[in-house]
Amino acid sequence: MAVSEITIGEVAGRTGVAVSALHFYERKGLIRSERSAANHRVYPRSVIRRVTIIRIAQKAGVSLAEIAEAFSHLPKDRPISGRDWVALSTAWRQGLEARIALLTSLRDDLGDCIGCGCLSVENCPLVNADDRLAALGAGAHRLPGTG
Amino acid sequence: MAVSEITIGEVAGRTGVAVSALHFYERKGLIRSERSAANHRVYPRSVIRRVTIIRIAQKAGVSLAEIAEAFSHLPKDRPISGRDWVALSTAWRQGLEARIALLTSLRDDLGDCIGCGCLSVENCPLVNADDRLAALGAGAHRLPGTG
DNA sequence: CTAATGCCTCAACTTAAGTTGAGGTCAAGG
DNA sequence: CCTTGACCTCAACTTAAGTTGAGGCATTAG
Repeated sequence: MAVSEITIGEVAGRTGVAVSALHFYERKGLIRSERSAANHRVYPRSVIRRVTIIRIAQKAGVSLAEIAEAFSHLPKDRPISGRDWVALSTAWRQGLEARIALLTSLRDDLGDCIGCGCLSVENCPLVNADDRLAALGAGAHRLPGTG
Repeated sequence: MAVSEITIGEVAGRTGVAVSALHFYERKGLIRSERSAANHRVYPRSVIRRVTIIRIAQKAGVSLAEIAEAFSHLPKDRPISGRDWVALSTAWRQGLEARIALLTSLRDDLGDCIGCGCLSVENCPLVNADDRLAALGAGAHRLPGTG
C-alpha cells in the first residue's frame, strides 16, 4: 500500500465511524475504495475529509440520500476541495436555518399556549402549526406506487 | 353511545390522525378506549385533546415512548387538565430549547468553518462539536472557544 | 336481498441508518 | 504449526412510527 493510502480500520479510527458504517456508506455510494491484493479496502487519505463532511451534514439533519445527491454533483475521483465544501455547507446551512426556524416558532407557540391551554383546533396556533411544520413530519410513509 | 362519546373515525377526522395511528397509539398505551356492543372503540371527547397533545409533543421532538412516560405520571381516567398541560409543555419546551441550541451552535460553527475549510479533527469546532455538546447536557450553552 | 360503509384483528411491510453474526481469507507472531 | 487480528461477504436483525392488506362482523341504503 502506498504511503498515502490507508486501511478501513484507520479511517474508522480517525473519523470515529464504525467499519460497518463505512461499508454501508460505500454501498450507498458516499465513499469509494480500491482493493489491495488481499481484497482489503484501500482509501486515499482524503476519504477522511469526505467522511467528516458526511457526519457534519448528518448532524445538520441531511439524510444520506441527500448527501449522496450533493456529492454526485462534485467531480468524483478527486478530493473534496475547499471550494466544494463552501458550496456544500452553504446549501446545508440553509436547510439547517429552516429547521431552526421551524423549531423556534414551535417553541414560541408553545410558550404562548402554555398559559392558555386551549389547544383549540380552530384557534390555537400550536395545533395549526402543521402547515409550517409540515417539513418535519416524521414517520413511516409508503412511497406512492411502491406497494 | 352516549352523547359525549365519539367513534374512532370522528377522532381521526377531528385530529387529522389516521385510524391506524390511533390503533397504534392505543397499543402503545397513549390512549385508551371503551367498546360498544359491536366491539367498536368508543372514546370520551377528551381523547381529542390527548391526541392533539401527542402530535404537538412529536413536533417538538418527543418520542412516543417519552410521551407515554409523561402521561403515565398523570392520573389516568380523567381528561388532561390545563394544569397537566402546563407541566407537560414546560418539560417538553426545555427539550425543544436544547434541540434548538444544538442546531444553532452547529449552524454557527458551520458559518465559521465555511471559509476556513479545515475540517481538522484536532482543531475544527465543527468536527468536534459532538463531544462538547454531549457533555453540556440540556439547555442553552455557548461553546467554549468557538468564537 | 345485496352492496357499501365503518369498524374489528392480526400479521407483514415500509424507511433510515446502521449493527450483528456466520463463515471465510490472509499475514504476522509465538 | 497454530492462533490471533484485521479484513472480507452476505444475510438478517434493530428501532421508530406507523401503513397496508387479508379476512371478517354489523349497520344502513337502495
